[in-house]
Amino acid sequence: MLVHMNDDDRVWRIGELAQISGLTVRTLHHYDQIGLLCPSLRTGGGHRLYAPQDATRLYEIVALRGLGLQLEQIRELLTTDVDPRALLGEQVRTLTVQLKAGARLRERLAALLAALDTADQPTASDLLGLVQQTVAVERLAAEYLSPEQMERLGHRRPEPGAPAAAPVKNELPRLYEQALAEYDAGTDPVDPVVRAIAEQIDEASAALSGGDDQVTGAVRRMWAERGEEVYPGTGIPWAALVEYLDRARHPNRAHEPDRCRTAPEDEQ
Amino acid sequence: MLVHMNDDDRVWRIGELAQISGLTVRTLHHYDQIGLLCPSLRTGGGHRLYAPQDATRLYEIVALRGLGLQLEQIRELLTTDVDPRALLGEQVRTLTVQLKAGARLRERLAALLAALDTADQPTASDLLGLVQQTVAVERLAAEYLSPEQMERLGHRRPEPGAPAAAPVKNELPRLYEQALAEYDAGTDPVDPVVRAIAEQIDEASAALSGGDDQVTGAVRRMWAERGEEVYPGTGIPWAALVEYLDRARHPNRAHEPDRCRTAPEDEQ
DNA sequence: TTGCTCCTCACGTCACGTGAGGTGGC
DNA sequence: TTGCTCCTCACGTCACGTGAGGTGGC
Repeated sequence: MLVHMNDDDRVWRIGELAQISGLTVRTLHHYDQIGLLCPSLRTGGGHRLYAPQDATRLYEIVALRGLGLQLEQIRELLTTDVDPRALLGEQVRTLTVQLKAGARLRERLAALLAALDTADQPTASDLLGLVQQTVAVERLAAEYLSPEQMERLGHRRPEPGAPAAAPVKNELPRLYEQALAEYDAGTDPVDPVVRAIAEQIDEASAALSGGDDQVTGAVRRMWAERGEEVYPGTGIPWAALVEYLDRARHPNRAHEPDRCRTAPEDEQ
Repeated sequence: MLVHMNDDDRVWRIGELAQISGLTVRTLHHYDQIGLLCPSLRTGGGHRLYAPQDATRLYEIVALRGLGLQLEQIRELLTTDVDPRALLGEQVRTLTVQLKAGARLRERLAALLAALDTADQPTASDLLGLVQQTVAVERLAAEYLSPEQMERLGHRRPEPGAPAAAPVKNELPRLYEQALAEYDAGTDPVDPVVRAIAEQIDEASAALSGGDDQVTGAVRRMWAERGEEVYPGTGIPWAALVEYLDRARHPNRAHEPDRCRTAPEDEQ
């Protein structure tokens, strides 16, 4: 007996449905197992048969999965009548938080990579030293700068001409080492060599601080007063070094160590 | 007998170390279990005792974990002498891919949310319809536009004045519905009402296409020729509707349906 | 009858969270 | 001695991947 078969009678075996949907058989097994998509039919031998409405539901599931929803959320959306706006809104919020964290992390990684490039054959302990330094500097900077200033330091726009992806390579450690060498050698601060170093330090600082004098000043005080915390045990005479560089910049000025701050007050 | 205890002899019980490191006891158990951080000592009763070098290693682990490294990668970095640049470089690449995908997803979600807001009490099937429409339009647009044009459509900069976070609300479906109503009612295309609709459609299209005439033209052809694929079964006479709107824009021009394309050729 | 597809367990993933049931240390 | 801390299993998470061992269907 020949029966008319229209499209509504069409069924698919699990392998066929997997093929046309681009999923794996295991995935369809899984959806059956958790009750998300149970085929309407089975053969006598227990083989799954998917009817058209099953295929439709599968495509809905795939579409919603493409929005980053969890299978449990998809099930709810397809069975109860929750407001999809609530779900998507929550999804956007979660995603936004993740994206921000990811972007920050990528910046840190890029900065570390650039700093590692100054070493010839960087090791894990070079990396660890840099991470520790970064953490120490950030903690200290948070004491000396307002949250807004921190924000500006972190989200500095690249110069129009500069390649956007390449992070600013931090030259400051190398420059401070050069300055220390001159200081130890007893070179006069008005010596052109020292003045050149001071100038380069100012340029690098300005690049980092976005040219904000408030920030530059606060950062200088930070190094003078608490540089030891960032490089503990190195015995670098930070206060003297900063003053030495100040003398290189302004040969005629009196140089009292200034102790007043424009940054937020200490809290203990 | 009093023994001199210097810092090198200091040991911590697991709870103490957890407290000062901000981790949980379970986490330290886990690190011990997988051999990432095994305490140097145990009491007679089997309680873990962490020596200073253990604490140091823990802080290294925490620092590296903060870079998004997996525990297995951290172990390698701390035990073998792999180049940290390779690891961080790979990390940056992975992260970049994820961030791109995440940003695209967030845009899609935001666009869907905005479109859902046009409905009063949107349901899951409203959402599914929109998703299906979006997919259909994107597939079709990929046929009519070059990859560069697609890119520009996707990464359009917001207007200087507009709020950056809010996605452009797509007005086009509503406008086309109005146009269809006038068309069905037999309104003359030179009627000011129809001309106003056509103008608004042009403005909305320009906003979407970034004012690129090539893109606007390709998109118009797309709707005229294949609009049916995006709204299957609605019976909207797309070709006639697009021509009707063209007559509203240019009352004096002859209007042959044009079939030439500037977009990439079809492939079958 | 021979392949090929399908079936049902069941373990593994990653970094822990969360008990359960029992013992050590001040 | 009483709490508190610590111990060792062991299951659960999320969405499947990857076999193992066996049977159905053209």
